[in-house]
Amino acid sequence: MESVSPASADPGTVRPGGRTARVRAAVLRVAGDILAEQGFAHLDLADVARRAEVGRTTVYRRWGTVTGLVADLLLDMAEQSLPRTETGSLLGDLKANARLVQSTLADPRQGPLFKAVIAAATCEAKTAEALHHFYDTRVQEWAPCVQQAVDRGELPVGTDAQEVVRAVSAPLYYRLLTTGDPLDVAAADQAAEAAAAAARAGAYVRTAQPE
Amino acid sequence: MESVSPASADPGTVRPGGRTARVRAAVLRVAGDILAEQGFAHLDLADVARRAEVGRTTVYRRWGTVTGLVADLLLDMAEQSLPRTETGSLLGDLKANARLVQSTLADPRQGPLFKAVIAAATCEAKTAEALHHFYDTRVQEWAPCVQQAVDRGELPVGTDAQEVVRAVSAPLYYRLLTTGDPLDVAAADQAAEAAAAAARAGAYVRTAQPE
DNA sequence: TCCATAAAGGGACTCCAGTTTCATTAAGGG
DNA sequence: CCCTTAATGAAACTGGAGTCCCTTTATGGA
Repeated sequence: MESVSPASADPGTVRPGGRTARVRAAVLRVAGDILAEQGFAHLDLADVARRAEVGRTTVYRRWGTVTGLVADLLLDMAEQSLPRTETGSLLGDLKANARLVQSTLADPRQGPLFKAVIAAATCEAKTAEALHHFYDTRVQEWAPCVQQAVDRGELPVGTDAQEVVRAVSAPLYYRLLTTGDPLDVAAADQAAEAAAAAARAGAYVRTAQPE
Repeated sequence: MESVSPASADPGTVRPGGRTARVRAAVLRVAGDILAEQGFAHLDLADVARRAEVGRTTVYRRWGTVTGLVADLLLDMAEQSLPRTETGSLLGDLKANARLVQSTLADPRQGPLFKAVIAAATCEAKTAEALHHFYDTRVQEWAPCVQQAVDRGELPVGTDAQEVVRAVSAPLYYRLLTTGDPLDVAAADQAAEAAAAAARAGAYVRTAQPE
């Protein structure tokens, strides 16, 4: 029996202040830099430790694997989610959302970073869970816009608000990942208009579930 | 001066028959297996060579890097693209397309494989180009369905046929990558209906370009 | 059928990511 | 302010990915 403490939790959780927090911040910043500059395939923990000026041992102990590090980075990103804006109309709100997504994905640092975290999430369940949480947060932030449109009578009763919000982002991410075309404001507006039109036509009305 | 031959092309191009073809087939099959089973992060050339029962040297010489191997795999996948079906109506055609995409992405082997090649494409320009070519091929195969709908008067003149086809796939890929939700037939039908509704509303009419 | 050589393959070598062990530092409760 | 110990960090070690050099195989034209 080595200790009385009951299977002490992950390192960094008992004394999270001071140095521990500084190490985490430095490591996550460097990890984001490497992902944005060189992509997921070029991220390795030894390199992160070097560039962050932190002990290799620390990085391996606290994050263990590349995908584990990205999962923690995603938790950090989810905490910095911006509040939505409101314009008073469905199309205005959806366009505001679309332009926010578009400007993020078109940004020289953020765009490659998002590509990289999506790539990492395809490689491990825990990282995928962190990515899902990140997008759940974003979708739930914007869903009330759509619900308000339903309440105003702009959209059919029973419209799935979250699905409409996802419908705005989907074509922008699809373009980011599968084509080389630039993501411009026109693409954002088109995505918002298409989602609004489809929602008005009732395409996102929840289908009745058998109990 | 070592040889008269002018900077002989990539290995495998002068004698592509027989053994060379068998090696390529074995390597690509194993690469697909590993990507589907373990994801992009676990693909390494030495392991591929072992499982394909092929010399390590050969794999490194012909493909060089993991992303290079995936790029070749994508070329191979693009050659096996299926012809579209035609049902006579826009919604029928789009649903047929959506269900084909959905069943592919929901397949226990194909789904993870597509995730993995998308991940690989985020890591290198050449691989990204191969992925873009793959999706260009698919989109061009299905675009005529939409053009026929324009010709029949179902959709506004000037509708961007390729953009409509992409609008069908986009929500399915977005769900595959950013949520844990299952990709069922209902999701496919919803994607097709939403794209059709948005197209009817004129959301995909090409905007006039200043000359 | 035979031959020139394109392409595959075997084996030794290097280098570095990832692990382990133990010493050092500083967080945070008293 | 001090002391316990959580957490970091330095150094030695290991295994295997990736490279190099040279031999063997078999393609495809003559």
